[in-house]
Amino acid sequence: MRGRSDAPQGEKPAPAKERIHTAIARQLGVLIVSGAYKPGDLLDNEIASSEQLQVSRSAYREAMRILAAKGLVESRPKTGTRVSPQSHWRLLDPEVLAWLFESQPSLEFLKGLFELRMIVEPEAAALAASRRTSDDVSRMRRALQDMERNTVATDEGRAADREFHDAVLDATRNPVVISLASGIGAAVRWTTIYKQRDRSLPRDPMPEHWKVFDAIAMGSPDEARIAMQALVAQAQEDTRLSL
Amino acid sequence: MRGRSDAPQGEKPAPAKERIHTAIARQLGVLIVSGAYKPGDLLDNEIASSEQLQVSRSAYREAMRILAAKGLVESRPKTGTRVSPQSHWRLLDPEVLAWLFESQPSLEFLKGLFELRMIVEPEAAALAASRRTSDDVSRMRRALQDMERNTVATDEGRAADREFHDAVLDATRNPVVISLASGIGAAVRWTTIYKQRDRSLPRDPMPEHWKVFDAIAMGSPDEARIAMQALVAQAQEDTRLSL
DNA sequence: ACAGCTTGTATTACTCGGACAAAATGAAAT
DNA sequence: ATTTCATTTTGTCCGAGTAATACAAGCTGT
Repeated sequence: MRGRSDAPQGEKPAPAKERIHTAIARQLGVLIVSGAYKPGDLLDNEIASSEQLQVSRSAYREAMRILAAKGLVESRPKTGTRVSPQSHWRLLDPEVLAWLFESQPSLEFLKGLFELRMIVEPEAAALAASRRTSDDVSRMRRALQDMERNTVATDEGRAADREFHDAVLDATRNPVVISLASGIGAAVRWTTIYKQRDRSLPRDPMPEHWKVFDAIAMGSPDEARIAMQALVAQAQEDTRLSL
Repeated sequence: MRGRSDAPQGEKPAPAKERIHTAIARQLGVLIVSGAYKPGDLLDNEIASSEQLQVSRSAYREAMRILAAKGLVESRPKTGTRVSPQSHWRLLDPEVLAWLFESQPSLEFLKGLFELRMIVEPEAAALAASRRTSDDVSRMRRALQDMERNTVATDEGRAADREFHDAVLDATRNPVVISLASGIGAAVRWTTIYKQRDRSLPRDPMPEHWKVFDAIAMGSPDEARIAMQALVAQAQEDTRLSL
């Protein structure tokens, strides 16, 4: 190790062009989670695959390490690289989630995703209500105001939406719950876009959001839980309608 | 792609020796999650690091891809590779979890882990109670019988314990919840070992397990939820006492 | 003199190609 | 049935060159 940053806290300055290993991982990742490659399927060997994809073996191997780290494939000498059973996939990993949404995800999966949000987020809101600091409250208020000003029809509005959900999870002060934020955030992002697709923007999501905010700000776990249940239920319903 | 396996369903034949990239990822992963390397810290460049670790640059780079895939580090040209903020870590990834438990995890983290189990598993049990098939029930019964026969003092008993929890999550028929099984299973494994460490094995966990089983077998979601709450609470309490 | 833009330079990860080693399967020989 | 051996595949290593980017220096217009 060489250095230690002194709390840079700055913004991420650059979008950064996609690297080859990332691109290969994404391409194959999409093929796997979309079902084009099925669990148990054997991939071509490294030489053949890297030639087909027009990349070096090193880049292809790094892509394999990424997919393996996310539980999508498993490699062994002589046997080759096989697609792992779905139960091994890290479905809440933000990148896996992004790959899933890159090709219409199955209804079964969408249902499952909302079912988990319905389990986790209300309890998270309840925890947040009992542990939030005034900083948390300010952050949530700011997020909702941004969301209100821009509406969820804009990128800024959707970012504010995610920021609100992140702030709630952060306020739980539970590192494990917080680590789910990136996954849940991705889910929020994609399903919001879905809802937006068919023009008839459904209901105004702001009232439900403010109810959650009020309950958390007031420090009422039970009310926060109920309000968040209503919020997720509405999102679920709107997403269901747009399909 | 080349072939498609015909449902091999066989056991995993080999333990497989740890590869170098895996070993490096684990070593650095442990250093990161244990706090030896802190978020924002800059790692040495690839050349220096791979030389210090006595491995090739390729192997080191593949290790970096693994760590990056799990959200532990982020690499960019010119800037180098830095440890990511904790909120980016995939804390429920089974490997990350294993790395955490390789060096005494913080109390804060253990609390968070049980808090999440307390949120997810009772609801999962409730879902399982309303969706389980007779096959699920048989599987759970077999697991509990194995657990009873071997006790949690043995590896076989602990494996049966995990098998039971897996069976419950599988019975939810929710792919996202099921994908949490490997993480929760790892948590069950490690905390069970923890409890075992101090000789005085605390309470007999079987009665609570059978209550969960009965409720699920009977198809009573509410009872299953409550029984699972009690089960996790007991595990939490026993773990707390042994620390 | 100064703010803003452009250019240059050095550092770093990224990509490539080729070679050999090690693991594991399945067949052959005992 | 057991052991031996050959083959396939991933694993590991090395060395070279490319591309992205932070930072400093220079330029430009006011």
